[in-house]
Amino acid sequence: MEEHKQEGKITINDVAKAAGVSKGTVDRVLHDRGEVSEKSREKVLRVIEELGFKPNMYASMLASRKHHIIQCLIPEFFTGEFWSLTDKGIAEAADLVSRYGVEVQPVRYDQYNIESFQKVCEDILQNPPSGVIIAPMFRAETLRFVRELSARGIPYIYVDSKLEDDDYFAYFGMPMYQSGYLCADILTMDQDVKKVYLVRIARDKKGLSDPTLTRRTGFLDYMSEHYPAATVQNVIIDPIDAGKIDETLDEAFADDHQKKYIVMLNSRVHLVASYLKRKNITDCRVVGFDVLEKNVAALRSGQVKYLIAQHTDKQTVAAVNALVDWIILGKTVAQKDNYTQMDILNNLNCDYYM
Amino acid sequence: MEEHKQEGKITINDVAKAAGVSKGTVDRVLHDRGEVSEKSREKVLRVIEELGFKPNMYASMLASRKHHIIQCLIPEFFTGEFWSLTDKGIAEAADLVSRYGVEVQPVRYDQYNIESFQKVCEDILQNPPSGVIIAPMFRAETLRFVRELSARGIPYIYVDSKLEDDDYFAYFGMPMYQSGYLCADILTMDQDVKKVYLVRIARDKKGLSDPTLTRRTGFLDYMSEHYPAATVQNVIIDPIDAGKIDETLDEAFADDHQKKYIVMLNSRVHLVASYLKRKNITDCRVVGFDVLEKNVAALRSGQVKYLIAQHTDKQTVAAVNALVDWIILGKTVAQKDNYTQMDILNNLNCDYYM
DNA sequence: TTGAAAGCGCTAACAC
DNA sequence: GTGTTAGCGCTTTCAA
Repeated sequence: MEEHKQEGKITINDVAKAAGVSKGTVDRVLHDRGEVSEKSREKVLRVIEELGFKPNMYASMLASRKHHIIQCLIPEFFTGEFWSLTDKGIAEAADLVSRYGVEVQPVRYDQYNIESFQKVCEDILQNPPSGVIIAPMFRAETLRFVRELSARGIPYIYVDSKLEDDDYFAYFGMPMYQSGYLCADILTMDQDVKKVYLVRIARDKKGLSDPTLTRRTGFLDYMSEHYPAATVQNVIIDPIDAGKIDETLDEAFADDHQKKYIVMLNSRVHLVASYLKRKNITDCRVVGFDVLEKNVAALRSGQVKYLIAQHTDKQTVAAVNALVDWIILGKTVAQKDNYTQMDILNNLNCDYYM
Repeated sequence: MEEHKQEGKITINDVAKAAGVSKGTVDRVLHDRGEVSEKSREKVLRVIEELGFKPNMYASMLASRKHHIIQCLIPEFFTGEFWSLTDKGIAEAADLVSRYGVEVQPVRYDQYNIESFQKVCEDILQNPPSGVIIAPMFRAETLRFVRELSARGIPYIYVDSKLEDDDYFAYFGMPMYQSGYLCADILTMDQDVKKVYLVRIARDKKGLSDPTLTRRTGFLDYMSEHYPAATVQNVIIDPIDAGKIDETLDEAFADDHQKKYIVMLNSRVHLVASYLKRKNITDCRVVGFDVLEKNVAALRSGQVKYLIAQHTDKQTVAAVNALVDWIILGKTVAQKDNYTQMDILNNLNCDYYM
């Protein structure tokens, strides 16, 4: 392995000399630390421009010997659930940016308990990190929290879904409406569809925002545009009780002896899959979301035909990188809203996504 | 934005003190530079282990002030062609790793001229970089070249396709056979397919490996497994001459008044698309590969139904990162063969891939 | 408001 | 073989 000496790089000394000041002064203008006369400031800035001076990040990091912490607020989860992918992304990002002396910490809260969320927010504000990544679940509380972050100049990034404030540094997530629209297209696939089962989860917790609402709108819009005659039947199941699920679905499908088109717009399509497996029902086309292990297993074994996936882990990595670029290098993100791709997975290509 | 002082990090000085040697010696064992007694060596190694010493990469890079060059050998191309995506990946990677003082250089050759390839290989060996990324087009020549790299201890990574040597540091590319298999599945999509048109490009250059051969095998295997009664008709077109293409395809489709299933296994499906557009033929299902701008345009305007894409740019970035991890941090790649995902694009999700 | 100077942790040349 | 030392380019006192 060959090495090459770095040739004639412009240093802070060159700038200082050319501007007729000391490097202390150059450093001050570099970091906007004030205590510099407007005259010196302008001169230094001009020289920097002229010489094309780029600070050496290694030297800078070495001398300042500070490190940064980025905290990621996500819901607690069990292994294999939706959020475990985000968690994987956090770990990956942590590893990637450790070389910059940046630490990435997951901070978990109970998504069904608002107090637990308030608690972690307080903790974070107590000892504030250099940046925050947040998957918003509680609207009002989150807004209150990010307002506080803004006030302190701490950049924050939304992932998964975003709220209607304007101060966020960036957003990384799926285009929700379009994902529902796409889902309907994949489900119907030019076929002669008369009826679609839209399986949903009972949600009675209030204060929770329903991230799939927009997606559902997209789905229904597609259906009414392309299959105005088809009926969409909502089926509400209770994720806790498998016996109950069987009952509910049995009932829903009771009089239907045609090929069934079934869709779930959250990550739990594996619930339907396991019902179909138990009942040995094969004449149907099932589409769902997200690459949970159970979902992919259902893809492999045929109960689910397609999954639409958003690769939460990559989103998280991208979010962390954006934050690091900003914190360390001062680079702003190319675009604020980063709608990530929607991957279409079936049993033939899913292996290569794992 | 808050900053945190780095607390009690173990430095090379601590190690030196604990081992009862000077930091010069520690540095020597750290870099296997010899000139150290076996006794000191062992002691230092043990102390490093015990204290959990991790060299500070910033200090190291600053002091050694060397920078690394990674060269990427890819074919020349016109804007919008397949290789331009790889080129984009190179630029992206270059930007990403510039913070480590690593430079990424594209090196282009004429893929239809073996001498031009030999020339750049020689040039590279003349002034060897720290690592090489190579998209192999000429089998024998490439093998000769990488053997030389191996001999000099320069790591190289294959992208796009790989050859049958064993010394490569890693491979990043699509699983070719599976991509053909998947393609057939997407093309037929449970429908009642009697006949498929496999459009191919005339290739008379010898010495060139045909990267789509394996893909074609996968495609044909799927067809004979799932549609044994269907016929696959090869249609060879000449990419240079649009008039000739029209003629050839007119002839091929002359007596066929059914819905047509058409596939191309390389990146040129836009050629078929523009024919269909010119002739205003709509009753067909067309599937192709790779997200060239022209292909995506055809997706949007409906001539092409699906594209299977491999995101060459991401592969390149991953390859460069793997090389940097090895060169700078000594981290080996997690797995040697990295089969990247096969994205399924249609007109509804393609925007989010651009 | 500014300059001088002492590091940051590591590398590499040089002297012993 | 080994220790010593002068940097690498930047940050951050501290004194002026």
